[in-house]
Amino acid sequence: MMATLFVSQRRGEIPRLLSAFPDARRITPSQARVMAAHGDRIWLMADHSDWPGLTRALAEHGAVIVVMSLTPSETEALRALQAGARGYIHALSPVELLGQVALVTGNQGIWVPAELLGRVLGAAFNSLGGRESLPPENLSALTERERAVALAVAEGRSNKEVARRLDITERTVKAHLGAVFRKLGVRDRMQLVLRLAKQDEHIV
Amino acid sequence: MMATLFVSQRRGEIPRLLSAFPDARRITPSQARVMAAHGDRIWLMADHSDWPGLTRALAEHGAVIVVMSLTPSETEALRALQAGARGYIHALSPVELLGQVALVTGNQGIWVPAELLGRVLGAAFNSLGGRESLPPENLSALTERERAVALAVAEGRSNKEVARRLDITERTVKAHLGAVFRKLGVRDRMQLVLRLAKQDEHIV
DNA sequence: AAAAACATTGGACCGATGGACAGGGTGTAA
DNA sequence: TTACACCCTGTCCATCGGTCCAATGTTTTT
Repeated sequence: MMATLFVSQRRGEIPRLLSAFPDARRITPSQARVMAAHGDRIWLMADHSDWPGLTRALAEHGAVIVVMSLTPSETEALRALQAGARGYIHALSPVELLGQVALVTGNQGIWVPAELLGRVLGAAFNSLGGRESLPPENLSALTERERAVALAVAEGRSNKEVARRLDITERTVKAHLGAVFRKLGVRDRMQLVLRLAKQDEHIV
Repeated sequence: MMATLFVSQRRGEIPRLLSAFPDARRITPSQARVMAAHGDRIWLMADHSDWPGLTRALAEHGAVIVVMSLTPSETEALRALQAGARGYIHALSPVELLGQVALVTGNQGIWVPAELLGRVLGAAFNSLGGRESLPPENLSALTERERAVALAVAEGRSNKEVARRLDITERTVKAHLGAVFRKLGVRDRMQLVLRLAKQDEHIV
């Protein structure tokens, strides 16, 4: 598992990917829809009409997706990221850059070309008007893992999602979560969220 | 060179950083301004007024900056990134996550908590002319019963409890709740709670 | 060295949850 | 009257959540 796949309709550009990732395979968009697996590293060419839809579908399966375009733009970058892609780069980027992008995106990071990033952030900034959120708190009684699980759950993540994020089984998430409930004296995740949200207001 | 520095006014939370980066040192914001070096990995607590200015100054010196906050928000995240930070995280994040963030940001990657990323991208997308996306709803779109159910659920009540309170069957609660999910564009009660908790001016 | 705490996973159980599919009853607007 | 929105209920079913029964290996404390 954790295959490296290159999704493209046309046949070109494989040698570049292969030199960076020797065990990569090329597949078509339609093939990708059925063989997407959790943890796969997918390099998806934005060369067909429904690449955002495909990106979204694959992202929901837990694949790490980098969209490649021959004509990068900030709107296309946003479309890619919003569809769940973790990276967006020029299709003809040098091999060493591809490796760096793989490293970044493979570790929950976002990769966007620096020149696009500025514009994207500027656009985002103009259309946001401020609000608070998340919990600090009495998490000091918890262990490292328990705290990690508690914070993720407090963000609304499901057990499955938390398991993916921490790279452990769902069973282990349940174990930690049970300990969290016991230590904080709450019954379920719902009460946990409310507890953390409440304590949030007093501290700031 | 390439020192790992922890910038904070207060003295706390160093052990966490140290366990992730044994050779890290803690310095004050004023100290940071003079000893910033190109390539330094700086973890900057957003616990003093001018952290954006400091971030900007250090970024211009070529430092890799991750802003840490006890109360993360999308606006603060944007402020951090616009100031030149490459990462923005919860200050109480688990050690392994810190390592991941260091890896990502040290390789030209961007690191933002996934839940903030979604909102940031949504905002950016709208302001760039991309049509449609996330519902900015409040509870006014709901019917009387739907709103009653939504508010009860937002207090942490189970479907059974809500049913008792409103004197209807649990099945009906589910029906209303399903309508609430659909209208507000959330997938489950957990997301509903978080949504209402963030903008609870409408509640009462 | 022994004891305790921690992280991880397995299996099993069962209630809670949410969607799909299908209705009835009421009122009001076209 | 017809249409429509709202409110209420039912069954079925797949999944999620939380707890109970474990077990193994590591780290820390005593």
